[in-house]
Amino acid sequence: MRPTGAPTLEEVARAAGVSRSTVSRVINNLPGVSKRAKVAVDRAIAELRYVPNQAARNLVTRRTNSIALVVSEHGDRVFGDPFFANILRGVYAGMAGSRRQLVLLMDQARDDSTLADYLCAGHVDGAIVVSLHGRDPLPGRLLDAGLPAVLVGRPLADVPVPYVDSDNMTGGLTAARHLVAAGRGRIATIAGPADMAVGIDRLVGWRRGMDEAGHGTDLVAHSDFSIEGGAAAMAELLAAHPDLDAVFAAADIIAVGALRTLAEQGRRVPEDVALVGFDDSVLATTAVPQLTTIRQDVEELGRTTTARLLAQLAGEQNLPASVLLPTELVHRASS
Amino acid sequence: MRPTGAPTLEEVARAAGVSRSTVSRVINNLPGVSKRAKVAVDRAIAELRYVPNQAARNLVTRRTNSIALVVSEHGDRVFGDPFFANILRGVYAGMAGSRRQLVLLMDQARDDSTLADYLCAGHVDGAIVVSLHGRDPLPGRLLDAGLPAVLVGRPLADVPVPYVDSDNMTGGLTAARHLVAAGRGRIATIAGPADMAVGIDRLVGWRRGMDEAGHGTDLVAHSDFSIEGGAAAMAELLAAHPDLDAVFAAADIIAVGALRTLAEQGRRVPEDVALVGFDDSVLATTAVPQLTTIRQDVEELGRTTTARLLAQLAGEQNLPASVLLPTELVHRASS
DNA sequence: CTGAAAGCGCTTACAG
DNA sequence: CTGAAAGCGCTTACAG
Repeated sequence: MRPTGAPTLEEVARAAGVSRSTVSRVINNLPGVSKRAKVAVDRAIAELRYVPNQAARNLVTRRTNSIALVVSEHGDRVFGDPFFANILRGVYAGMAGSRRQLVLLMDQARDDSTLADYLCAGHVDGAIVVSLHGRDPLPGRLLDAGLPAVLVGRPLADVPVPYVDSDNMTGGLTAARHLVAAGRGRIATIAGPADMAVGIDRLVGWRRGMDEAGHGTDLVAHSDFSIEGGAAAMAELLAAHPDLDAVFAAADIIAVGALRTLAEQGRRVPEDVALVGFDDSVLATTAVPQLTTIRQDVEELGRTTTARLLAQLAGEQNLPASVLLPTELVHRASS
Repeated sequence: MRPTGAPTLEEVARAAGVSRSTVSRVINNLPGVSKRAKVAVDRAIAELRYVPNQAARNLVTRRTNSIALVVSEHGDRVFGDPFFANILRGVYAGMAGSRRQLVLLMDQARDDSTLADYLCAGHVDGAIVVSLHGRDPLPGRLLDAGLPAVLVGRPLADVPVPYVDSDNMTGGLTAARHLVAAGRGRIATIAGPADMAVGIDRLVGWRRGMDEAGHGTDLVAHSDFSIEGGAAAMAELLAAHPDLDAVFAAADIIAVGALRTLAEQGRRVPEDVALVGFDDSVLATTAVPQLTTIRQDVEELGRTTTARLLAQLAGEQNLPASVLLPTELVHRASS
């Protein structure tokens, strides 16, 4: 709803006593404009408070100067978990100075096909896709349409779309080794959703750690990324394996739920059961006891993904197909 | 970066054997199209996978079908606090079905003047502005430019821009009355930032509660919305008033910080010091002990604000200048 | 260094 | 019910 009567290029040109072409050159910082003309145009722009009409610009340049952040998530996890907020922070930091705007899209508002159509309809120059579940066809559609896209998190489907992820496998392995080194013998895990790479990769790392120590890998429960889910999974594990003495929870929020169940059932942490989370979110330090956890730098994840996309939009060559960011163990009171 | 070679209206018209006008009418669901023509056009659209070019549309209609969510915040509070996430959730819920897109803008990326220019340059049809500090000139600028805008949270400056807010004053009053009713005699408050209405209004409510009970109103410290800030403010209060026996913290996150300091100094909650937070965020139930708090429905805040803006954009008349949403006391273990 | 002109892909009176 | 035409506000060869 552009206020009618807003000044146009035409009016600036008239006020400056030059042609539209010259005004356009000044605005876009193109070479070949005399100092006199530039001064006159700058003055006219300031006087009229002229701002270029984006729609007209987009139409002719075929660029929108905006990128989409697609959160492929229907429910409330997006907002309940600090993960998303940190991604957003990183994306925003990564865009600083790029003069682009961020368009936020979530699945809940549109069905999958509409979402893909929308993205491919020239609304945005590129897309960052977060929190992909299962074998979502979206990346493939974007690829087909030639829309530059980078994923946050490894996709399950085998599509050649670049992604940036934390090294979840190594994170799970590190957690497992830590618990083994602490002398624990019956080590369980509460894995994340089985339909997301983040759930699978951390589980795989834990399994490898169990294997290399000669431990069994049967103490496994799954949970979504919620306190309630973690609490239920913990109850499930305790019922099936009352002798367990350690748990690797695939997220801090899951660990907080596990903590609740452990307390209810009179198990002391870490004396009876050692607990390791994942994320090093604010929950890790507000929990009692504070959580040993695998730190991932989620903000950096967002920043790196954005940088990767912007580099691609800038036409840089030889960009990496994917990037894995390191994770690290943070030792606190829960183990 | 619209893929070149994407089909245009022109091509659809040719394929369907009709004029561009007719195709446009079908796409926009305008009356006065024969069934035959409509069928032919629909088929052509499906075959060519045609999607209208937004830029061209925006240019001629002077509407963008997008609204801006402006987070007037430079630092990290936006992302550290669940508040913002819940606002976002509400805004998104409020936009469902409106076929508009959400453009996210934060101050950090642009200086104030650029931000206002941007908003007034016809990029968006309207704006939702969150987390305004002090006497930010932004609302006034938007008003001058005629850009429909609704604020989340009462602005400090006296500008006639509509806003939606929680009833913070009553919330503070309720907290104060609760502590008085609990028999506390030396009741302090850790107020929020003095440059935000949210900080001021909750403090005013607390003061009124103290006044009506005949208590003093001198036990006041200020804090930003962070754990560290809350911890420091609590330490400050204890140093100045070692005899205090109750605290109303203007946010759960502040209360969590206060809790930390109280524990460090050996004060038991609620036995020695009763504590009431504000928000009823996830922190209230993960804290130990769980926090008595004043609940505000932040998601509803976002939803109502969005609905208000959309109603305005739809041309509805007699809309309320502002809306206050109710708050309520949630009694838990900390008081 | 500068300007006249074409064109980006739509919508919208207008005439039929 | 339908189409020819003008126009939204820019950018970009092209010619000078």
